[in-house]
Amino acid sequence: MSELLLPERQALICQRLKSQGRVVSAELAAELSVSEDTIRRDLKELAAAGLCEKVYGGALPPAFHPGSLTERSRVAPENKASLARSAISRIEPATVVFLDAGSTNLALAEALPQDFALTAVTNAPAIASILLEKPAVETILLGGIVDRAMGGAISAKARDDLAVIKPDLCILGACGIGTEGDVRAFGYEDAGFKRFAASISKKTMVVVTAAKFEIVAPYAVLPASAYACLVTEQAADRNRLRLIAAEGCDIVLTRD
Amino acid sequence: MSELLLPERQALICQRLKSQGRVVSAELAAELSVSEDTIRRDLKELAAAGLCEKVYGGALPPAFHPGSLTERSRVAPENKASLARSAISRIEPATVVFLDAGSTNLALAEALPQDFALTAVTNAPAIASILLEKPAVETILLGGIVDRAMGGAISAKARDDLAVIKPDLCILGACGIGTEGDVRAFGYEDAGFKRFAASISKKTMVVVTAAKFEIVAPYAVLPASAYACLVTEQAADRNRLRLIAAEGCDIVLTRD
DNA sequence: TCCTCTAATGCACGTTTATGCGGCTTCATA
DNA sequence: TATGAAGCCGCATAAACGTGCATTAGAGGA
Repeated sequence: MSELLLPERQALICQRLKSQGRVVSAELAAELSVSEDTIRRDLKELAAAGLCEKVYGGALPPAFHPGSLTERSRVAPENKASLARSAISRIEPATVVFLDAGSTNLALAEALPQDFALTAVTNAPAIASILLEKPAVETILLGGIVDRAMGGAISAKARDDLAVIKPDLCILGACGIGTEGDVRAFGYEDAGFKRFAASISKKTMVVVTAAKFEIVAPYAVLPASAYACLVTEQAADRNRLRLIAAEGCDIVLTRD
Repeated sequence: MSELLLPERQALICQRLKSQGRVVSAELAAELSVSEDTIRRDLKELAAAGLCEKVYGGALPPAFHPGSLTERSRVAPENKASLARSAISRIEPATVVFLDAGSTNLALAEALPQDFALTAVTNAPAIASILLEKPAVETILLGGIVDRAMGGAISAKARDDLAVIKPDLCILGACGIGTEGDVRAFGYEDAGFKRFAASISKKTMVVVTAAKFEIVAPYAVLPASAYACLVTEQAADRNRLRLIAAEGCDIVLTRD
């Protein structure tokens, strides 16, 4: 490899940080045939610019702090990440997917591999801004007044925007799961929006933590018969799952 | 190889920049059998014209370090925060404000006091998701395909969404400021969108760091006469500021 | 034709920058 | 707490940079 100009080298380091999630000074030094001091200097500069975070032996991508839904997403992040991985395994690449506002879908967006090709439609700014970091994802935003509690646009405007699209898959978060496996929501408007999104999509997938089975939410969104796939955790109530499966719904449980 | 005339040589350098993504002074000098000084002079001229970016040892194509919006928001954050505070002091509370996609506007959103009442219209998901944390702000999102480089929606859809609103104030970020104080952008579409936003707003404010005065961006957005207020730093070029002030533009400098 | 003027180039100079190395300190881990 | 690895600081050096000046080539006018 020919010698790299300084900014090229630093760009390469940034790129590797993004793709591999970490860099080791010694490896980079050997690979780029420069001294470790030089790499350390690079990392120092990048860190000063906020583009990485130095650690002993190398560097990591900068800490994530966009704020917003992230408060809710701090609740059981481990569970949600593993849930997200399971859900992603059921997504056909290169399809059009609607991502509802919600912390599980936020985790899903975060967990998307860098090379996962997708057209993502969302009404949640926090989800959109994470999707922008995924090079293979085309992001379409639904406009309108943004509901603060929901973290997404659920107005008539958003519905109109969505009406011209027919997603292959609608991924819904649920505020709670009813006794008959029905998806329920806390907000009336929100419930209506979710129902509409599901109705125009070819297929609907519901992703929820086990805890959602214990929560009673007032507004009905969808009966168990109306969604094709439920992704949840091992800890979820088995009786309820049987009930849902009996409606012809595909149940996916996280491995761990 | 026959001797090349100056414009031919510079054209060749540009071409090589495009095809190879980089040039090294020493290599070019040897190849074209001219001295390195000559090559350096060429690169200096090209850089002044915004056709390349000089680095130690050679040059790279322009706009080499755009990065995503969240990445850009990490460079010089304290400057941007102080800039944001100055800009906020010029915003009338309880008005309708359009916030363009850009890292300075992201900082502005972050710096908004919790009790600052505002209706904010934005095309950038990252900005919207920060605004959701501000209880006194009503957020309206513009939809459409989101441009990854820009970090915001700039499609015809976003323009249509914006067309039904008449903001009291349009706050623009600039990719660069031209020699006559004109706002310039890196993207053609983006420039058009910014121009449209300014044209339908009652008043336009431009917020830029001092560094933007040194950057040459290809597409014109607005001449100095078309915006009412420029917020920038003490370090900005005074001659240029005088020129802009002469157009009847209000200049606001950061305190620190 | 000859002269002058200007722009382009190359060269010599001092200055700045990037890099590597040695010595010493700090850190992680067993 | 002991130990090897990583980090930091200062220095040395070579390469790249910028500037001023001399040389050259070509254009245009007398």
